[in-house]
Amino acid sequence: MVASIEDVARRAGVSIATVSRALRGLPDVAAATRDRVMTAAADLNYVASPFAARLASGRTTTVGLVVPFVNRWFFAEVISTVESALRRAGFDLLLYNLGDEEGRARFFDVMPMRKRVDGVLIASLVLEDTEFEALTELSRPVGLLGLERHGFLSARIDDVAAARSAVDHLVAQGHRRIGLIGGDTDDPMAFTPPLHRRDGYRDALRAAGLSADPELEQLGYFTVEGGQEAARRLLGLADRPTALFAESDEMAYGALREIRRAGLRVPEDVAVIGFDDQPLSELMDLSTVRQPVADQALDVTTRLLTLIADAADELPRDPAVVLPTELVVRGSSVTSRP
Amino acid sequence: MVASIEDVARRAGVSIATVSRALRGLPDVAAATRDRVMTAAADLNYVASPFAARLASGRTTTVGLVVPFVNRWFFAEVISTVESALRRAGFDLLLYNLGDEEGRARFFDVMPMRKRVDGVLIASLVLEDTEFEALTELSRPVGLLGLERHGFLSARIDDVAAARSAVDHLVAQGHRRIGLIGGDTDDPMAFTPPLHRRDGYRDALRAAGLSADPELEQLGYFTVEGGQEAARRLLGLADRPTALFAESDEMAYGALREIRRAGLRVPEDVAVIGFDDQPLSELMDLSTVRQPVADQALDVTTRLLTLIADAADELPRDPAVVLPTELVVRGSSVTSRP
DNA sequence: CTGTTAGCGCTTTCAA
DNA sequence: TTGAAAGCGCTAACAG
Repeated sequence: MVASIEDVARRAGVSIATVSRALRGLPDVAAATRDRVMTAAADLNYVASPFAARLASGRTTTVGLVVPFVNRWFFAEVISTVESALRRAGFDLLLYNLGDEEGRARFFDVMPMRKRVDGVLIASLVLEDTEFEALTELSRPVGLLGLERHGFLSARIDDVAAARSAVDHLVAQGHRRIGLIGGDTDDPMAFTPPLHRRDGYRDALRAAGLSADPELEQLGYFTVEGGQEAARRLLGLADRPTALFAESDEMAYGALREIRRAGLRVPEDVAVIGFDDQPLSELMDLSTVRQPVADQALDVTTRLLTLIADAADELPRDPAVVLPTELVVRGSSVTSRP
Repeated sequence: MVASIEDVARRAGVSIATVSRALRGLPDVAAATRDRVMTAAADLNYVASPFAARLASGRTTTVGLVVPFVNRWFFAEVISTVESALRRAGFDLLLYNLGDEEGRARFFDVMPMRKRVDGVLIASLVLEDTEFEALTELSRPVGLLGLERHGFLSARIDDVAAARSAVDHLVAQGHRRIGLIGGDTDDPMAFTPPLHRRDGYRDALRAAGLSADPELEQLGYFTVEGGQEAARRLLGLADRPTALFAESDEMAYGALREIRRAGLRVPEDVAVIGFDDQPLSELMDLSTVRQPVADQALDVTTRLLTLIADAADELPRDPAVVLPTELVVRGSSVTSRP
């Protein structure tokens, strides 16, 4: 019923080897022959069986994308970008969502990507050494998104510097007591931002001659609700902070909500700055640090595909790319905009 | 380097056929033999090549999931749920994101799923007849999510009734002038909700003896920003509505924002109700209609897998499942809660 | 219960 | 520039 390469060969009056060559655009096929093959294939509505091709060639034309969540803005953006880049290159996307701690353990234990991908993309996961090893054992190029490691392709932002720029900005507005709403750095599902953004926060305080205060660092778990609860705790402190830095816009939304609920004004009573610059943030007039998510995803995907295409077993000279972030100052952190 | 079925056979002292049977859990394998095979496979860290298996068996153990967007709550939830259900069943997920009109056209033209999936899941797309045909030509079971069509497996909610329940609720609160913030029913990337939810809105008005007013129906494009702009237009009407029904929570968020911006109170001056019950909505104290997204996704995925497993070429007797929705009344639509 | 063998539908030498 | 033929690593009869 569905045409196979033999049907095409018969119809075009050539061998199956020639059909294969012609359809894949290989050189050394006479133009006239190629035309006949193309026509025959079109007539029969033929597409090659990917599995037969993969078995014969050893190439899978498939990339595995591993994410810890799909339901967060950053990761949804990554999935969307990677999917379209792969599709454009004729690659399939195999999506692996870790979900929870158990799912993560199972994933690295079973390694369901074995024998089915030409390359792997890992989005913003803090990986342990054993997990890096498991990845390495795949003997396939691996691209890291949002983190960096020697010996791997990667695209990321400088989370430390970006966070620091946010807090520097608050300091420049005269704030001396600045709260942090962050992620759990001990979370087994840990992804990379919480560690680095907290470091950037602490760096900025130190540089401003401000002492760190554990009370000022509250967990918001990267959710709106968590951000709101963290803000509630911060606003309840005896010596209330006058500014809050949230490690994600979503947590900042929760903070904005809580501040309003408490009858306080933004930014007069409490200034707020987030991280990401999701589309919603402009609407919320939220100051934030913009990170180029699609750019990072596209960058590492493109380089991974190049590596795969070249069948290179060596990394390029500059495997680690760091993309710039941008401080976006809006009404939540300054009264009169510059 | 990586073990093949022959290596396992040799190590276990059996034929490759026996290895194949033992590892797949087929009957008629002696327990002792099975054990030896399992041990040998484990020792060699063997996994079968999926491509060889697929080529030989004709089964792909892969399901294609087609979504119009990944970056919206509903679809992210769907992807996440489907992915884990498939993984659990040992299936791979091939994700297809249509993205835009061009991507959609290309998709149905090229049909990149051909020869690579055992079944297809379509999420909330309004499909044209030609597109249904293209799907049918795959000769694979198709599950619809969020819509229904004769001859297809489906899981959905009753969007008309659900929307109507929301508007009925507003009517019951005494509202007589109720605005609609909806999606574009003429959008070529149309997904199903806009049509049905608008119908439910109109039904409710009619049932209440209220006349439809085109001015009261504004497009919010299913985004927060679009919702805000639609609300701005509605609040600017000479005869301002006292209540708004948004076809999604996200548009409702935009409306809430605009109402506040206009210095009006919710719900005293303008009541608001959304649709979906995203997690954020509870935090926003937004009344809404809860729809069970994960349940719908799980339901249709499970039934699709059954259909695939049974190699059934007939649909079950009740292919179309409709899941219940629930009116969730919060502070945005009533002053004192019941 | 187990082994033998013929494919599955391609890609890739190797010859011509 | 083209064709013949040998696999790729499995599954699925079929025999025993």
